Amino acid sequence: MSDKRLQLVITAFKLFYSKGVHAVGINEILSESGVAKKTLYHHFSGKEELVSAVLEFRDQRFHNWLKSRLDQATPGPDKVGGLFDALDDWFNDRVDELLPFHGCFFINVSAEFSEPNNLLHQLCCRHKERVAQLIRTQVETLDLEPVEVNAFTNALCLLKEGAVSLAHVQGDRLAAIKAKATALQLLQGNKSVRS
Amino acid sequence: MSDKRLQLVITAFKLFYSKGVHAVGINEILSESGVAKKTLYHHFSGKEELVSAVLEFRDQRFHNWLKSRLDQATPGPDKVGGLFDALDDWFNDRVDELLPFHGCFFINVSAEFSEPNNLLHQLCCRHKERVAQLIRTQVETLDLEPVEVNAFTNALCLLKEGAVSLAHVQGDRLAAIKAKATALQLLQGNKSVRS
DNA sequence: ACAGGAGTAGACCGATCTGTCTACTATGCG
DNA sequence: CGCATAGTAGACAGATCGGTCTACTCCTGT
Repeated sequence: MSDKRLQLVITAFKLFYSKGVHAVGINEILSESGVAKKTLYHHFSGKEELVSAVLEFRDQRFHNWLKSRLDQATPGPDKVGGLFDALDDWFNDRVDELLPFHGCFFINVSAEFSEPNNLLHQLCCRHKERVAQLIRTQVETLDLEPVEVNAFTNALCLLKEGAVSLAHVQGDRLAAIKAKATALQLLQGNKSVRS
Repeated sequence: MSDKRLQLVITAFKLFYSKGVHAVGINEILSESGVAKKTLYHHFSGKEELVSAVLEFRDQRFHNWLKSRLDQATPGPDKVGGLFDALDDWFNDRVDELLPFHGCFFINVSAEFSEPNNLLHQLCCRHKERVAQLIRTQVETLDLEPVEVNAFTNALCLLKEGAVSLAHVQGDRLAAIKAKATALQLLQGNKSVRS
């Protein structure tokens, strides 16, 4: 990846994430990044392709961050707690590499490009699927019954997305903690059923 | 409320909801609604005030719909099931008055006006609080212990928002059903602890 | 009768948008 | 050397944006 290209993507993400895609013009990205307009259109065919590159950039950054956080947790229920502890750090701006919290970038972009067959919307969908897969692999270390693996993964994804929404729309800085409590309660219930 | 004013609000909502606020211009709303520009600026000081009125409109419509659906359910666990059955109908376009599903309008607007001190963002926040209060009153009919009322209300709100996100971003038409199963499982766990 | 409020149609304004283009520079490679 | 590549600065084009304004019509209440 070219130096200028990366610079554009990073600057564009920062602006898109805090103001929204439609609210940020090409010229603002250019002046903020100090890159010439011709260079932008050399690397990208247009704004949509830039947004697409920004989505891929954030997808990688976020995925890598979450994966490393989950890898740190010891296998077992701590994986579940670790997921929501990570979210808690994110919501409360304790993760520099994710930038100050403004909700989930992919939910935000989906809101602006709402049609399901829109390319950008589909990229957002794929990100969510990748993260869900990451969570699924954690749940699989929990020695639940196969049917419960599916159900509990679904529950964790629901609670995670719910927490993101609460934290962003309502500014509920405790959203991740609440979700954690609920998730652990569910896990407890799952175990007691089995024993 | 004047006839033309209502017409503007309804048309604006339809367009904002399916395309996003920034993506829809004043002129599109005017030509779609067949109202003159001067009339719009007679009723509203500007676009922001129109958006604000649209938010209030949707808040009332949504709140009334959900309340009537919850009132229909028989008191007890059926209230919880009824909540997610209502969401399921919404997600799958079986509720005409809510228009075809494009996620939660308030989450979408929050994404476009991301700063917490933005007026429109705050209106979205208030809507969520109103709905949360509605859910809380249902939970209070469940004869749980006081501490559990809070926790279970939080859990239901998290699952509800999570289901909305899954349904919109990932197009998961079963999101409400999954959330319902999780909620009932939680409720079951709560009861078994108490008995 | 008539004043004023609500409405229409649409020209117009300045700003801003995405995207193109010209002219020029620096660098690295065969 | 010669030439393509990546870059800068910025004028420019055409469209669209939110918002103002003029000129006119219709209706209603005093």
